[in-house]
Amino acid sequence: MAFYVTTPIYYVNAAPHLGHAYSTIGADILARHMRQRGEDVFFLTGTDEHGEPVAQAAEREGVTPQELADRNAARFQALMPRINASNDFFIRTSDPRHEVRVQEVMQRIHDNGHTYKGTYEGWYCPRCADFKTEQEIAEGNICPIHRIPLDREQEENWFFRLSAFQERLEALYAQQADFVTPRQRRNEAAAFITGGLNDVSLSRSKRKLTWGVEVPWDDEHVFYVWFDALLNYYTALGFARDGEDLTGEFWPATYHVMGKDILKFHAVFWPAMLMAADLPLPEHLFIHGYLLMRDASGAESKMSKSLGNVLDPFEVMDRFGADALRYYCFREVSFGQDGGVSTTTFGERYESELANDLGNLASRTTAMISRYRDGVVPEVGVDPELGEDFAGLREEVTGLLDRAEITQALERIWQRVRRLNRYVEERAPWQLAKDEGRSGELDTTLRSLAEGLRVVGVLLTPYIPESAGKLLAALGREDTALTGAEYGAAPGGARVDRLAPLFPKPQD
RNA sequence: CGCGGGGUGGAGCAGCCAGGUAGCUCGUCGGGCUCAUAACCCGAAGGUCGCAGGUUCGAAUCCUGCCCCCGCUACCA
Repeated sequence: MAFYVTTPIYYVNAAPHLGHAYSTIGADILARHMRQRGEDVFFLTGTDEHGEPVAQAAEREGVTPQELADRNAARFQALMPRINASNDFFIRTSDPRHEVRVQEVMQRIHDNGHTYKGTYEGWYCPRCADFKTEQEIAEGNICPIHRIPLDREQEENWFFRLSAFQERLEALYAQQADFVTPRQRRNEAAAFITGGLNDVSLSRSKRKLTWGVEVPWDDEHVFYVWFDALLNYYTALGFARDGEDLTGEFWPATYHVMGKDILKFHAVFWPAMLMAADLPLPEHLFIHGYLLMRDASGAESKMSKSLGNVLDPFEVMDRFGADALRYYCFREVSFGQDGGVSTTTFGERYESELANDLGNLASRTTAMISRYRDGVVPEVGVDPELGEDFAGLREEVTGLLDRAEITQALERIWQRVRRLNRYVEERAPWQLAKDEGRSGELDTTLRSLAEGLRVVGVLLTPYIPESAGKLLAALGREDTALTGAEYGAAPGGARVDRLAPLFPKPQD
């Protein structure tokens, strides 16, 4: 089956930060998991490069918008290998191939009669050369940046008949309960639609903005950046692989993953646009929350570097590796909800869970197999008692990840990590090793430990690919196919290597 | 104003949709073990589940009202 997952495309006007990494890693975990299941996966990420802010920033710096976009897009491209994202393509909306396809789709929307020329009216700041939204306007109708009075201005724009899709959108939400998850976000979107939809402007006059995709039926206008941006999910499939069009294979998308700040555009505008263009709708949108920084008192706030407790993803990765960041983000905060993150809780989870629970389990297991059985997993049957606690695990994880419940699935896996540590205590292999007569019990114990650890390693592969790979290699079973995530699925007899600490503790 | 989400032992959360001895992780205290990255395991203390009513044999779970927190209420991406 085809599985197509996307991240939002990141706006090149800002530097990559934790939020970008978070969305991307979330989508990456789903992509890697589906590959393990043998699905045909396509994972897309990229950058959104058009629009006013980029044009202005470029002007300030005395470069062309394209130059600025090139420079900043490179930073996002560099982020991907850094966090171990396995994206199949990186789209940039300034790519001419994207622009051509945007024009094709938008032309179809135009031809289908869903556009019209209208007048956009709003508060305009002459210094910003931009309209201000209701929320942006400071008290007394002044520009929040320049502190000067705003002008009421009008502009001729092309409009999209969003209002015409109200009923079809309502039907979509009524019929497809899992179009948007989690439920709160679905309700939010549905309520917005029920509240009545206004048409939206889809173009900007070139007199004010030229950095965009030209409207094919009116060369005085470029598309409002959101219309251009949303279409990336569709257009990318047309040129991601040279000489091949993947649209038929992968459209519609299975999952669009994004933060709650862009819910409305994806949950309302986007399906309406696709309807207007007679294109199939994505199956699911998964909306995640914010990672909030906590100060020393535990109060949550948005990033504030002066508090000195900001979790810098790059610093974390430099010191602890990408896996540690990947694990922490999805362990600490339930995917789909807001939650606090801090260097303090990162350190606690790294040490107690990654180093002590999992890393140490791997160390003691491989060490005992080396010491007591010369590094070979005994070729005996696995302990059925431990099997009971692993029964149904793979199905459980699979079911949860089908719904993008990444944190919950991780919790299920971690329960077994703990179970394995308990198992070691229960069997006390070091005692068994002292008694020749209990050699069979020791065989079963070591074999079962290795097998349980292997299953955990396979299941953790999407989360911590590097460490899970090292673990499985040390266990002599590198196959990561999900069919193998079944306790007892692999035979004994594997050659086991001693393992350097998977998650070494910092010495300082 | 309207809509939506939330208020559970010191901290962070699960349970609530399909009512029936309040669960997990961290922290604290006590104990065990020595294979292991001074890691691991066991036990204990600690909550009348925001407040007040109601339904029920029985409510954290359903209903009503109230209090507090957060999000959304449209064209910055």
